[in-house]
Amino acid sequence: MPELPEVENIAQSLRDEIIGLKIKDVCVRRPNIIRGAYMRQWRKAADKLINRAITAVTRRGKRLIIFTDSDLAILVQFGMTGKFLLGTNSVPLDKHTHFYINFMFDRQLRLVDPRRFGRVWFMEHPGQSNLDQTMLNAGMSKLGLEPFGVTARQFRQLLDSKRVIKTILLDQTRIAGLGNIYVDESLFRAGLHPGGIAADIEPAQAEKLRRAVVSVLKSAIIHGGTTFSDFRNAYGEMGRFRRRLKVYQRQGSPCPRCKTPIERMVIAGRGSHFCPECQPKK
DNA sequence: ATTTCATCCTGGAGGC
DNA sequence: TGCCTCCAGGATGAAA
Repeated sequence: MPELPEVENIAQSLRDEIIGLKIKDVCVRRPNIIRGAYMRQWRKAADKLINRAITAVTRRGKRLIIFTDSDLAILVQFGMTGKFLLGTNSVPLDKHTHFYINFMFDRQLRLVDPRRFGRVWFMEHPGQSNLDQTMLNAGMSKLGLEPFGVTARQFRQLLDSKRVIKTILLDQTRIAGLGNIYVDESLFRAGLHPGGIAADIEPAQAEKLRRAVVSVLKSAIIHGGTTFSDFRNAYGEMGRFRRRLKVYQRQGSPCPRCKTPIERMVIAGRGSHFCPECQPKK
């Protein structure tokens, strides 16, 4: 499930591999993954992209944006199981490849996504790698704060709510990039129960949580993200952060801090993992 | 306006 | 062994 660290890793590897490459063809094998203005006319977008070159690859929240020297950018949301794989066009396509770009030198970038929650947008963009304008023009939900730039004050405002803390951290329109794994890990590091009410969190605890979010994400980026089953970077490699997880999917195992067995329960509609001792209910 | 809820999907796990 | 059912998980759009 690509969250911010996984998407950042994908972006970094794509930057090394496809910037400057000229597009030979773009093909959508499952049209219903396309959203936005080109939803029912992806071929039109493809025609605009042919013979254009990749100029930049960026990330915003969990979204990946590939800029070109045409007026179209390609925006990808990976959903649960989506991944980009780099290779050559001589390898046969499997049934889960729903979209691919052929480059010069027979290089090929494939979107492989068994569960098909991933989505692709072709979007007009006014300038090279102009993120804000791109987002404004897009027919898609607006994204919240980028975690690394959040100030202590902004974060406290984020928590000024009667909603469950986990719900807020997962809400992409408030803060963009966190998914189930990194929310659970951040809450553990901050010593907060995932089911607590956000507004009840003391300012000092809120600041601890903000720092936990940043450090968990940064650490996960450095370690190549987390692979449970599906995630791979563009080279097909697994993330190395899994063994550094302290609570996620570790129910029954001893808490790394106090040895109490980690518990799992459904909070905010998601499987939630926490130490009942280090993360007390109130 | 804000928040909750069903829906989309398939591979893998577990039951029998 | 094999068939069946159940379920995770993120984002969306409808409903409350």
